[in-house]
Amino acid sequence: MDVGEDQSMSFFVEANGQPGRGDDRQGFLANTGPHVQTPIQTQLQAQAQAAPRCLRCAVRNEGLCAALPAGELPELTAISRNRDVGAGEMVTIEGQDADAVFTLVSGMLKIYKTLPDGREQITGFATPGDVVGLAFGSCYVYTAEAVAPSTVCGMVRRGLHGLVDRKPRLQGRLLSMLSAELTAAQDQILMLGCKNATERVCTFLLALARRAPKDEQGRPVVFLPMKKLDMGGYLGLRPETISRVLRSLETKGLITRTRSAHIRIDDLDTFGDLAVAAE
Amino acid sequence: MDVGEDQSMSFFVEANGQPGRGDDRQGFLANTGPHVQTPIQTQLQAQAQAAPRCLRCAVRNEGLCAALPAGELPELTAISRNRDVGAGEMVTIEGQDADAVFTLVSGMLKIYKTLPDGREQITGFATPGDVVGLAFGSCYVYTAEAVAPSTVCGMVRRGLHGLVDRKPRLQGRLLSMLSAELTAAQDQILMLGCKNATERVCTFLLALARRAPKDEQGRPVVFLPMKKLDMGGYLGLRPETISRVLRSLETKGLITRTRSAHIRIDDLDTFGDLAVAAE
DNA sequence: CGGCCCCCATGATCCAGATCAACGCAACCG
DNA sequence: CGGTTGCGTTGATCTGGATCATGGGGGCCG
Repeated sequence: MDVGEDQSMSFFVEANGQPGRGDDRQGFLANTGPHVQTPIQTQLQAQAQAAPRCLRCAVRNEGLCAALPAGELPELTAISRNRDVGAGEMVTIEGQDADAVFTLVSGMLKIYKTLPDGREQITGFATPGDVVGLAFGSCYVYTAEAVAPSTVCGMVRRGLHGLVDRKPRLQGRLLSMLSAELTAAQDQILMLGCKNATERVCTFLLALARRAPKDEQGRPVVFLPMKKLDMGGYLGLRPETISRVLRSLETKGLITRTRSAHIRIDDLDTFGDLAVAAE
Repeated sequence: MDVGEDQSMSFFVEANGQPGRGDDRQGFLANTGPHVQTPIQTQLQAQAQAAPRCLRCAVRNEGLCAALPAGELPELTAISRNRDVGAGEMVTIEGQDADAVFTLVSGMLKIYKTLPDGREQITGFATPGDVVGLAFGSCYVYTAEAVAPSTVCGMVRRGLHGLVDRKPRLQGRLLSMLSAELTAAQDQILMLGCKNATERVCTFLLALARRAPKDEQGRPVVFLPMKKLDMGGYLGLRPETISRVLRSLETKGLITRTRSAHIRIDDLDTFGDLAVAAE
């Protein structure tokens, strides 16, 4: 007896960096035995009985899932499973068999490619609702690694294939997601090709700000759980430079560091200007 | 002076940049000798009468066209038209209505996006067989401009839509072309994000070399019709830097400048190494 | 609690490539 | 024909961000 989502999942990549706390996972996957029930399991079980997991999902209206009406969600539920990953754990690995497609439910992932000589280029950060692992060949074309404790929802590829065949709307959704990825890639090219350090940092913060929660006065507070090294890996800058740019933005009164790893954008207008042309 | 298929096409964008030297273009088409009607033209004209244009097309086995068997080619012929464009003429313009999709038949186009403040970033060069102007919104997302006298084949969008509906193979082809574009974009990100000037230039030449003709000894001779400024615009470098890097590669005996705008790669192996890690 | 480790911040210095400047050359033109 | 214009090349100089070096602070563990 399980909560309907806990078969062992061969398509999940196990942690190789930080040891991926076995207990996190155990807490979520009920493989400790049919009789042992954690509070979380009980809660999930209740939900599973009350409504399909997908229906209650935090990102139900994003990514692929948004393409299906509520009535068809159970079919998604049937081919997907949730999993928690700790910071440093990998969700997909570049070059390995692409067995599943993942939707990020919570947390943050960094997406990167590696050069033969070991240099790595981060091509993006996934935030909740983003889909990672879409591959049109048989292998993942990038590595996706959690930079904060995260939850992903994995859809077995074969199951997804079948579903896409039955639901033409998913096909269109895939196409538009792919083309959104292309747009994002081209924005990054624009950034790397012709923006300076300040413009890059502002562009990046601004992009995160769009999806970030706002404080009482409507100012976005962006969450930056990744290391400065990763941020630099994305922006084509060194961590020291990121640090200096943020300091300088703070001095100018454009941003405020609130809680650890959180930055509030105080002057969104000026910020938008900086994002495209510095000074 | 055309091969019988050049009705004026409302969806073609007329030149606005450099006045597209009529005689350059003539020189290109007639470059084997100054006759009234060249052998090539006579040949093309005869083809147009003898068989559907698409069947005899130089890029019949590339781009979208490759997805259709010979028997179905007339349907493509019906919705497409060839057109010659001179250097400096635009084929698509960023932000304008995407009325058609183009296949480059000969020549070369630069693909670029413009920042609000006028800076432009070249995101690629199209070589024969490449498709430009695929847009999933209603507008082109980039400008495509000839950097050498070129011939494009334009497919009216509405006609293409209908055709795609009737030929599911085209749908798959579109998807795979889109994903190839994404791959190319990510390669460029890798280049801009973590390669130095020499690596960038070598990576670029190597990519062109793959599709370039080879001399008697199998050495690729790449055609570089674009200005140094454009090459720099793609690689994120200034023209002076391009010039210096090429000079240094020449000094090391890796390349030889043959005819104007042509470079022969003499040591492909060393070159491949340089393309990923310089020195 | 103290020690360790990792990340961040900040100052000092360096350097790859940008920028500035000058010239050569070819195409074009009156 | 000489003048003009635009691109490419080369040299001199500048500079934004990389690199190097140091110190500080927070989390984790014994």
